[in-house]
Amino acid sequence: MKNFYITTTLPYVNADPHIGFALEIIQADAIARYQRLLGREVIFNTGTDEHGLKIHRKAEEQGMSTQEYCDMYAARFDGLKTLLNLSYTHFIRTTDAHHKAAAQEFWNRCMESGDIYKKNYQVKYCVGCELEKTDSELEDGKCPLHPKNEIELIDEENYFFRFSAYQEKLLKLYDENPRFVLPTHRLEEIRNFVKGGLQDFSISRIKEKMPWGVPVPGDDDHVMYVWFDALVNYISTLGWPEGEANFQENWPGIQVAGKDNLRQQSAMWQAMLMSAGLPNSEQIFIHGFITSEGQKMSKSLGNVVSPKEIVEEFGIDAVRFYLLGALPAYDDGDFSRERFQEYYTAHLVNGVGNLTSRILTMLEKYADGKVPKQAQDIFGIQEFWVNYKSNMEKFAFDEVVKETNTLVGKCDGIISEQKPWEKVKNGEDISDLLYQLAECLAHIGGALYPIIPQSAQRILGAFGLDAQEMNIENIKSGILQGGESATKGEILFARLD
RNA sequence: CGCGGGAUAGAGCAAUUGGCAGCUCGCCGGGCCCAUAACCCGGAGGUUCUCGGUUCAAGUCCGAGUCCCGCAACCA
Repeated sequence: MKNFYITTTLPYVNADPHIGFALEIIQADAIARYQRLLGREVIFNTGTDEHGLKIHRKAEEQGMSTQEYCDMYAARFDGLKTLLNLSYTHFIRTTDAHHKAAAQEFWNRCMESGDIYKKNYQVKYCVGCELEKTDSELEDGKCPLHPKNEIELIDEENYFFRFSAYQEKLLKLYDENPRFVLPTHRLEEIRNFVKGGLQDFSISRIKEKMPWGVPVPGDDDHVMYVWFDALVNYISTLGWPEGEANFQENWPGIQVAGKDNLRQQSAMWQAMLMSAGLPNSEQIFIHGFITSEGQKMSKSLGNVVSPKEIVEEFGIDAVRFYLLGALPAYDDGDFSRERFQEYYTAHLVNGVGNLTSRILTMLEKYADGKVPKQAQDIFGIQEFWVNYKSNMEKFAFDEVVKETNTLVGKCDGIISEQKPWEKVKNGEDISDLLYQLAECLAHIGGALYPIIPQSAQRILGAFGLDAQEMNIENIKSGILQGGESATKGEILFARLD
């Protein structure tokens, strides 16, 4: 069986990790962990995109060599692994020697296909900024920072990629794979874009003006434009082109990206793959953006949410739980402190956390800290997993969390209804109920593992179970055998002040 | 008529093929004492953006309009 391969986009190292990227990589992590629970071997890739003019300039500003600058940022991004408790297996940097060689090989293949050619290209240049400008950076055809200066048009020769040749092929790809891009409205969006006609895009820059890039094979005067080299990371990280066997075992994979990346991932990169004679990606999942207190995040508004700060304040799992559960998986969502605290208290403290205490305490008090003998499931556990899996396959993390919360509520409801404490006083046997509750809690622990790994492991650990050894492929009631000792540990989720 | 998304309770969101407008949080009242002042039950709160149409029946379908948010290409 082919390995499961998932990758994030590579963040550009011109700023510290953004909460939006934290969302993306946590989503990918949840999927990766879920697939491991299914028993699959998982390749999970992330890394850093390190070429381009902006980075070169930024390094200059800070008085560092470009490589030093990149090293510093790459380390900072790799630090997310610990900060967010991520399980990625590959971390690629586009300045890695192997990646650069792969990008050059990719270029050669596209060249052989006849899809790369040289063309005159007019760069719009603002003398005030001494920078190239794109149309969307201009207001009324002028640089907003230097409106008095006319924009100069500078002719230069660039290499172009024959994107226009791939319109029909891309449309066919979308038609044949109705779930190629999720959510489906994003597929519609890209389909419309492609239908509207494609223009070839520039894939190189003059080295003299922009030295920080992968050299174009056979032309010392040019370096690759960052996009072209960065996209190749999805396969260079797998060892392409050398490790053909390894590559075949892993490619194609699932790519997680933000909505700003829809075109690059689901059209440009796909056309590039076709040109190089390689299989297309398996699926692209597009997530939305996070607003801050209802507004677009921006440095000037001072409302940028730092993943580091909120993790330090609330803990990893609280942050993961909010990002995956409280934000709509397919659309933009809002981060607000108030809502964050509300959500945390309602579902983690009062929900899962409190239920765990209730059940474990009852096992201690009424069953000598031992799971009673097996009894028939009363919580619809099998059906729960069916929904769980179907939601995970659709990246509907919010639904996954909602279903899990509902199961927690069911347990609370049954406890209130059955009043085990009363039955004990009356000398009735409650061991069946205690087993059912313990069993259900163990399933809740398994279900939450991809979402909040640490806390979920603590739930499972109370019964001596280990998430690493769990397999949910054919899971049904009965993962507790009866007789396990159940130990109530520390409180799972501390109440906020 | 550039493309796409959206407008439903105070907030955030749901409503298979048209079929009693629901969920979470918050608010009010009651219950319980296993639990992290947690949990359970009940209640208040809606002209589903507007106008018109189709239908026994419209949040859902059709037409017109208003308002919000992205994107509009080589910006990583």
